[in-house]
Amino acid sequence: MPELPEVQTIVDDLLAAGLPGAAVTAVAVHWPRSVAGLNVCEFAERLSGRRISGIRRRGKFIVFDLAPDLHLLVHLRMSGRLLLVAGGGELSPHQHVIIALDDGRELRFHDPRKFGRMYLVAEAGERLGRLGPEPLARGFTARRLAEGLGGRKRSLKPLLLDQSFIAGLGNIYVDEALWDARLHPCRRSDSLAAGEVVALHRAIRKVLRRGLRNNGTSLGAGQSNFNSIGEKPGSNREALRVFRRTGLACPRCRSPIARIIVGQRSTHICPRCQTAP
DNA sequence: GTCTATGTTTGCGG
DNA sequence: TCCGCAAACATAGA
Repeated sequence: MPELPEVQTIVDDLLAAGLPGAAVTAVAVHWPRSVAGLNVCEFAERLSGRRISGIRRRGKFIVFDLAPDLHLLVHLRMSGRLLLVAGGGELSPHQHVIIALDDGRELRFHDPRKFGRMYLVAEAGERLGRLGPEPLARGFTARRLAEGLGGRKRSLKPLLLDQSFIAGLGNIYVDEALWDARLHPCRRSDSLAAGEVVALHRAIRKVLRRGLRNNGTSLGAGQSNFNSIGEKPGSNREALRVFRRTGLACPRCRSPIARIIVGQRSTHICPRCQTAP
């Protein structure tokens, strides 16, 4: 579900809620597979007593630093949410992991589809090392993107969704970026002219920054829809140009937006602005 | 009942 | 090795 802007919104909200500094007092796991690599007891034992020293994002992972040498990584996948609530409240059906804190609050992992995962690692690089560059980092230049694209022979869309190529993009922001750069999702990565790479680089950063400004994209009111902590929705849906706008007018040329399937994923394009290779 | 879904991983065949 | 494709995970909503 959540991509870079949604995950960053959650991280920002956790920071604003004053979570760093709190210590874990108790852990309950109601769906063991939400915890990867460890059994429930090991997970609870290793987490209990640890203090949260920092919270950050890497790709689509939320990283809780538990000083000095432990990290809780949370990947929300399709339907995961984090909730920060007053302790002792009743447990609703999809809340699979409850982390009680010494300030009286509870961090709860809510995940109807159960695809999300929590990882507890000593070395953050164990999980994060395979991720590609952060698209909003200073070091992510058009030149670096050009080198990456040129070294591969894949279709643009599946390549941009590949987290080892670039970290944090998902179906929404890839469709939006390709539309903005006027590139068809099936274009081969090594076929782009220099100007097209610059346009793509600019488009990726533009759509992500806009998503961030709008606190992420919330698509509906359902249980698996994105909401930040405290059920707070984002407003970026209004800013989407093509994603889930099949049949509506392209904001640039007024042609109807089309929905096609690329790399097994639903894909939205303007057939006139984004011509097939 | 049918179709779709903001994600990732694995296994297969070219 | 690289690439594309299908399936698996599990559930809700239209």
